[in-house]
Amino acid sequence: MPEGPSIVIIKEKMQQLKLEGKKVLAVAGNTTIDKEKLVGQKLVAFKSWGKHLLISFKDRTLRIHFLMFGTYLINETKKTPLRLSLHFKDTDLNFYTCAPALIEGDPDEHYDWAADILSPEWDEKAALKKLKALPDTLVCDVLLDQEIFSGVGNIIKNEVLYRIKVHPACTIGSLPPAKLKALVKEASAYSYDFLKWKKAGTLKKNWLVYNKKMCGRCDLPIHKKTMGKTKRGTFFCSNCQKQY
DNA sequence: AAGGATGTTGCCTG
DNA sequence: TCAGGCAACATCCT
Repeated sequence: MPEGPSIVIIKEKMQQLKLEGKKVLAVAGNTTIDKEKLVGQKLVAFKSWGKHLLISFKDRTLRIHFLMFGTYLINETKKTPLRLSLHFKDTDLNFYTCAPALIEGDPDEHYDWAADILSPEWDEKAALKKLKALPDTLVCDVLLDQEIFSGVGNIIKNEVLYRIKVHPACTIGSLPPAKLKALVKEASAYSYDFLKWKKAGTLKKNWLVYNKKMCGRCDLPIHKKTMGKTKRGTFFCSNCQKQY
């Protein structure tokens, strides 16, 4: 489920249900949030911010984070324990193994839309500015920082670094300005490709480095290492990706 | 077929 | 006191 583009796909699917203006008639599930607060509320809109699916109501917003294994079903159920369901007149939204949260008030006060790599408000300059404040941070860690690159996950991280030919262990401060710019640009550009390929069912086919054994550019082996503070699996070609 | 993974939180330990 | 380690969540892929 997890990276930003997958959440956009869920959002778009739910937007097609025409639930805007409809009231929540009942809720269920083992979530610890005060779900009763949603009963009687009129749905205003489905939104997303990075890996967060947002279902907004007049006075509050329901945030769903799918983590690694979260799933959802529309008008269907399955055996695993129901985390949260929203029952509308003709529609049930059922969420499993996810982390729901209630955000009181206006979501604009909680979310920096300029940080979302798939938002029309994504702001490259703002991202650059945030990056420059972290000269000692590894580029493989910074890409996973949701305050800077909201929606980027481990696949996007690896593919972006391969695309811009930067070794994952470089620090931000060591990168030439052109590479910093490319980093910011590709974080969003690759995410749109990810979205397009995921919709077409061709995502895996288009991976160049993630889970790959050989580099398609130079025919040398792709290395896999756990790297950075984030300790995530990192794939790279030590020949094609430069260490600055 | 066992083990790791597209993620994050929160508890435990030193 | 706080940072790091690590389990938990449940499913799918290799």
